Amino acid sequence: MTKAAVQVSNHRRIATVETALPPGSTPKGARGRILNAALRLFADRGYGGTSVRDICAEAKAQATTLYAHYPSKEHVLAEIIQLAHDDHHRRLRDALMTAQPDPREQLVALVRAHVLSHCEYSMLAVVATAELHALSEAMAMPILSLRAQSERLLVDVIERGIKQGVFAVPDTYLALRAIGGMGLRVSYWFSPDCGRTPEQVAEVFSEYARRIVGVMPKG
Amino acid sequence: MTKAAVQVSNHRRIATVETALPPGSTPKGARGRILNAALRLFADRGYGGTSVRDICAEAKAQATTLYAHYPSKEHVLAEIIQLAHDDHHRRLRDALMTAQPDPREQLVALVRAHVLSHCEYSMLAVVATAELHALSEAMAMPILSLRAQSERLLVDVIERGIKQGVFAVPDTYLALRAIGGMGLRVSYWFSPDCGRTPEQVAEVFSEYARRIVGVMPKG
DNA sequence: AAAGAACACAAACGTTCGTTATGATTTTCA
DNA sequence: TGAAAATCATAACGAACGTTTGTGTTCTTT
Repeated sequence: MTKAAVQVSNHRRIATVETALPPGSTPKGARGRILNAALRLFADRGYGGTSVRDICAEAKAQATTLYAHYPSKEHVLAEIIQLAHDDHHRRLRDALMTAQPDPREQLVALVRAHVLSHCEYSMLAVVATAELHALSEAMAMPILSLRAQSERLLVDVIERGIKQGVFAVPDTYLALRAIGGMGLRVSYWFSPDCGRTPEQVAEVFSEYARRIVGVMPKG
Repeated sequence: MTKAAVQVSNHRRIATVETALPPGSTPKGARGRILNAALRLFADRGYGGTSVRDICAEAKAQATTLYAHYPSKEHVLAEIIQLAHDDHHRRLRDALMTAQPDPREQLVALVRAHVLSHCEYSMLAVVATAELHALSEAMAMPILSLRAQSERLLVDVIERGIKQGVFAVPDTYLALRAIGGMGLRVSYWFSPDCGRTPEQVAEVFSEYARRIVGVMPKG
């Protein structure tokens, strides 16, 4: 029998409340507290549903302190999303570079890194995907180009797998969307209480990704 | 070779701008115009980023006309999300009832209906999934229970497939999340200009779902 | 001890928010 | 035709919004 599914039925956008910014990426002092507070509130209520006063109250700072570190509320969101995409892209590249040159191994490495990132920093992932539209086009542009690079990594692996005859995919673009999409959604439902560790989710999802591209199950 | 991927690189939350409410579900008169306008704006800017005046301007109605039909802005969102879930759930049930009793056929039918719904009414789907958290817990409750029923439909099919030995899934809950998640994301990237018809996307994604649960490719 | 950065605190700016009130005008339908 | 419902038009309410200014206070580093 499979494991029981523990799913709390609340209407929160995100299941977990634990992790926030990656430790190395947190500025110290009030700026770091503001960044973390904004991340928590943006993840929970969305950018439009969070006021500057809310952020500073959560950060135990004065309402005007935010403007000592950021020119505007939008710049806070921009820094969070940029940071999220930087970290995500770095993990994908690291995974790809330490993997065996076999496309099957590279696919597993990419999906593992993708899923782990969305488990461990789910708030970051939710804000990065769900609140990007709140950014002006000028501020969203560099982030979109980085996102396109990340997608390119997966597309390249799929296309090489097809060329080598180890993958059988009816539509490369739709495989990208399917694999990417099921990983993106992880950040919404995953929590430490869901009965699975991030590693277990990554393991199972990378197996699902192998199946999507037509690689036969290992066992 | 696979088809070229046509992906416009803008920072809009949703790719399409065409379809709005299902024709049968649109009230007539100003109420219907307001509901459609709210749907469009909520999909594009989010609930918190849309004002009542924006909605009524888009609906070519007076700013106060909204309150002749709804007690509050939140009730407009609630009606949209309720309507979205009702329509989605009905399509899932219809698909399940007209499918062969084989779990493999039922899985394909469910995923097809799921994907088609998210292609044809992508605005509705985006608002229903991305803006539910803006609803108070009391108003979100009935919607959450309906959503749980919809998920139950897929879980039951997967479990029956496992019991009959036609599916091989390492984790039922994670299969639900993977299949459901890749379908949910369709509403964000699909557009009539993406080079694929909704039927083609549904066809390919139902094949991917078959593969996830361990059914061998048809060909 | 001096200097400069970081932060707290308070007051206020102009704007927009969701919402209500009142009254005239149009449309719908029996 | 007449009554009832829907819509328009205008004004306004208090509250909250993002943001600015200015003045103190605390901390870090030299």
